[in-house]
Amino acid sequence: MSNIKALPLLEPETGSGPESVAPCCPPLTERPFTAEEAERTARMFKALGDPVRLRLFSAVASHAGGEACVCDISDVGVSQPTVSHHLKKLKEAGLLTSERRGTWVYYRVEPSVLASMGRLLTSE
Amino acid sequence: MSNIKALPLLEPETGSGPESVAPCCPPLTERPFTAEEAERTARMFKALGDPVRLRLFSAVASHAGGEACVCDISDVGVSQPTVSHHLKKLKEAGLLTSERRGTWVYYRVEPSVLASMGRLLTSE
DNA sequence: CATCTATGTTGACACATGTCGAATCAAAGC
DNA sequence: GCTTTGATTCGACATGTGTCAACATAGATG
Repeated sequence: MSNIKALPLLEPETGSGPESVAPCCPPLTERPFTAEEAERTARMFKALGDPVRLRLFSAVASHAGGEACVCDISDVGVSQPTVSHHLKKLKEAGLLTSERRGTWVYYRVEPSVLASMGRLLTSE
Repeated sequence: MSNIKALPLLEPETGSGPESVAPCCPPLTERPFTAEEAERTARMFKALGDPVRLRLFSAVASHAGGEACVCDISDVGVSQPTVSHHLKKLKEAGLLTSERRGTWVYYRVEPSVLASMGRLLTSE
C-alpha cells in the first residue's frame, strides 16, 4: 500500500508508522516554499481538504480522552468502508494514529501535528 | 466559472470577490464539525493541498509589500496556464485576491485568512 | 468450532483534478 | 491600426479521488 514515495524526513523509527509528520517547514509567510517543503506540507493540507475527513478528524480531536473508537465517529453520512478509507488516509498523512484494543479500534490525533500546522499559518 | 454552489457565509459585499472567507468555525478540537462547517473549511485546506498552489501561496504571502505579480512567482515548474489555473483556485477558495495594474496582475493574501486558519488548528 | 460484531480491504465506477498547447484577451508602444 | 508581452480561458487528456457493495479479517462469546 505504500505507493507513497518514501520520504525520509523525520526519523523513520517505527517502520510501520505514518509516512510523514509535521515539524518541517517555516511559516508560509517567511519565505517561498521549496518544492520539497511544499510536497510534504501539501500532503497534510490535502488530508484535511475533504469534508468527510475533516469531520472525522475533528471528531477524534475533540473527543473526550483524546481518542475515539471508530464506532463513536462513523456517523458522517457515508458508508462504513468509506469511513475506513478516510481514516486510513488521515493515518498515511501522519495526522492520526490507531490502535486496536479488543474489539474496537481507537484513533487519536498525532500530538505534535496541530501545533505544527498552526505554526505554518501564524505569521506572528 | 462560478460552478461553486454559492455559499452565503460572509457578507458577499463586493459581488465579484471570492466565494468564501475564513472566520467561520471553532477550533477543530472544540467539538465535532458539522457537515456545513466541514464543507466550508475543507475548501480552504483543499486549496492548500496541492504542492504548486502551496508554493504560489507561500510566494505571495512572503513577498515584499504583501503582494506579488504573477511574473514574480510563476517559476514553480509548471506552464504558465497552469500557474494561472492554480491562482484562480486560490482566489475561489478565498485565500488570495487579485488586481490588475497596467500590464501586470498582482495577487495578495486575503488578510484575515491566515489568522483564521491558524485559529482552527490551535487548541490553545 | 460456529457465530456475531466491528473494521479493514478489494474491485469497480463516476467524477474531479492537474497538466499542457492553442487560442484569446488586455494593456502598452510602435 | 499592428505587434509585443503578460495573463487568462479553452479543449483535450491522463491520472487521482470518493464512493459503494461484496468480501475478508480480527476478537469476543457462546
